[in-house]
Amino acid sequence: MSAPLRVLLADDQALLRSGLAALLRLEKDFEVVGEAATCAEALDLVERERPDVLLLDVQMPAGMRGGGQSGPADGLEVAEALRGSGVRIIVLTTFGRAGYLRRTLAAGADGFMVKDAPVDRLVDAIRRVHRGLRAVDPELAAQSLAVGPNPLTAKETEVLRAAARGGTTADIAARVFLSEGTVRNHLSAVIGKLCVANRAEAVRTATEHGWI
Amino acid sequence: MSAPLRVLLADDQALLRSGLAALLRLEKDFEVVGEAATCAEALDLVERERPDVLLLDVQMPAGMRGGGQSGPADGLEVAEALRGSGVRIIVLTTFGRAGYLRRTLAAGADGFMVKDAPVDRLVDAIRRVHRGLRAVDPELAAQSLAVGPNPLTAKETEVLRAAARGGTTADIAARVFLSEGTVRNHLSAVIGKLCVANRAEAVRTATEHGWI
DNA sequence: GACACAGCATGACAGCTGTCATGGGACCGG
DNA sequence: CCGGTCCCATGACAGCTGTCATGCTGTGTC
Repeated sequence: MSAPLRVLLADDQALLRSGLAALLRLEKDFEVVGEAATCAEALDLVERERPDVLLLDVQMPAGMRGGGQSGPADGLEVAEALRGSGVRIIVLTTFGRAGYLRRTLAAGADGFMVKDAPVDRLVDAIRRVHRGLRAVDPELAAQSLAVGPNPLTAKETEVLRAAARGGTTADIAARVFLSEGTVRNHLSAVIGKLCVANRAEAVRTATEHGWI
Repeated sequence: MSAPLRVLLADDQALLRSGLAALLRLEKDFEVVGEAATCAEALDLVERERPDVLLLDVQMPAGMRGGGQSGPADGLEVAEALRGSGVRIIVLTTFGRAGYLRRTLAAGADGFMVKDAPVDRLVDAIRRVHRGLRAVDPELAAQSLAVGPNPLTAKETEVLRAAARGGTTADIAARVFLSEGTVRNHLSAVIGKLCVANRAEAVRTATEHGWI
């Protein structure tokens, strides 16, 4: 008999977390070694428990660690921080946003699943990832290829992200240390690339694609 | 020995749905009589199974029913459609938006829970609701009172909702059959009431409060 | 009826936003 | 080195947006 496959859950929705734990315990070779509700908690528990596989939600509050230093603010940053630690990571998300997939794989995760996938597929993914394979939701992979990569330049992305926080052009310019004219120009480029009518729609479209 | 408490689950996230089902089956007096992934499916299953309690997600795709007529498009509309049917309803939601609570109770639901509440509290809520009591997440209830009711008039809400779909003022005016000037005026009133700088922020704020 | 009041509709005006033309700097292949 | 290309920065201009003053309608009160 082989050693159990040790799984750690990290998701801020308590209901999903405990539900998933109950489901995974039904698999005889799985052992759920912990549940984390925040990014900081996830890192702590990984350190302490050294799980084989970490199931990680993208949208998750940062939480606080002992040191007081500012830790990761979402699941992708947690994955980034754990790169090279040997822990296999599957990123879970509510939204099948194509851009997330790209960023997730770039962050060093091994799997990517949406929350409306059936449980069997998640269980499969956990086993695959544990064997050193990758596990990507096929539907999402196709969508990701269809949408293509982020068409925005670094500066455009930065300005758009600042614009997403709201406020007038002057506010945005102050945040990114640019002149108002330059901010408007970058936003104009974004609006053109995204084929939308104004900055508000640009923010929405980019968010939907996971580009900001 | 009393009859089991028959529960129906409606949520588009398969993982949460089956996880929750597994958890509720652990309660000996509960029986999970079905799972629905869309609004239409939820109505069908309620008709067929006549559950005691329906757990209903707010964000849920409409789905298609036999008749072809356009059915409810979100959980709140499902609750509305089931008003007076005798089925007790608990609305579940990811976001603790105060406005949702108000609309939920107005739609005739008996309980309101956020998805990051612990399972015990949900189980409690199901039992309470089955006994004919109400079950509202206390934290959210407090927040709801603090935020207050929707300050927008009917027309303002309608225009803002049209504005949320994006596009220029002319587009919005065409959607709500008003002149551009009138649209701008309503939006100006909304912007004033919500203490924000422009229509984009107004849309965001109103959405966060569940007012549109 | 007279009145106050709230919501709705409209157009004029000032200011903010998106577009464009222009120019500077970094990088690459020839 | 040079031309080509890409990204970044800037200011002028036209058009869209938010504000305001004004008037209309329906409702409830006296």
